[in-house]
Amino acid sequence: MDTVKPVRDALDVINGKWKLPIIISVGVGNERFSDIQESIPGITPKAMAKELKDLEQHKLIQRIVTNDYPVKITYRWTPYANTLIPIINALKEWEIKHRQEVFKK
Amino acid sequence: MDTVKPVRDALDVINGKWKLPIIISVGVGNERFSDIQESIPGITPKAMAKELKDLEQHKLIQRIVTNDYPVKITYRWTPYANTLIPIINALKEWEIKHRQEVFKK
DNA sequence: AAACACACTTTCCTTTAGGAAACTACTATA
DNA sequence: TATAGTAGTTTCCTAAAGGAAAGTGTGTTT
Repeated sequence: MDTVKPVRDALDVINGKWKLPIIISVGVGNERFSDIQESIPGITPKAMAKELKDLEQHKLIQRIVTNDYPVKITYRWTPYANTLIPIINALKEWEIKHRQEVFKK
Repeated sequence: MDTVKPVRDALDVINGKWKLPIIISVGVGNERFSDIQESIPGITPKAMAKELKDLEQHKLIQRIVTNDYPVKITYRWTPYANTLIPIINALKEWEIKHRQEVFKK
């Protein structure tokens, strides 16, 4: 079985410093632009806006405009984003092990 | 529990177009520079050399010099690289699902 | 009217990634 | 001696990523 190709293709969608952090942040309940931004240390509004558009195109998050006064904009997970959970968990658990590995030395 | 931070840290090590493809290629038995390169369509020797050094520093692969004539250089997985298997599988399976998702439309 | 909140956008700039092509150092083989 | 293979390196270039800082448009509050 070829593993290289599907993994490379998956990376095309997921790769980047901010995509998964944003998905996670939205996943844990942050809905508004400023809340998401505050939950991710170091991200700039420019990066936020760009990545949010990207993720919307990939159908991983949804941008919802509510026409109240004032207009509310919220970001939500799509059901499709749920499929990323195994990847997120794998990365998270790996990093925790990785940190232990570094402390050993 | 904070998920954003460990995932971002994990991405620092794993992120990039070529790192996981190289790890996978070495994992399935490619040992020599030219074999690894041939197994990954599109990679240039320059990218190879850079990423191999990077991965070596992160202790995910090992560069072994055998002083025969001619000198042989082989790349191997470290035991530590085994810890990446869940991530690789998660990405691989996700991409297969993702492809089905795209075909639906 | 002034100030603030929100969700961005714009400008300017530096860094990093990435690729094409040629080249190098060494050894082996014909 | 000429050619080929291995494992890279070097040069030159373009494109994409990323950040800092300021600005925009809308509406709300005081």
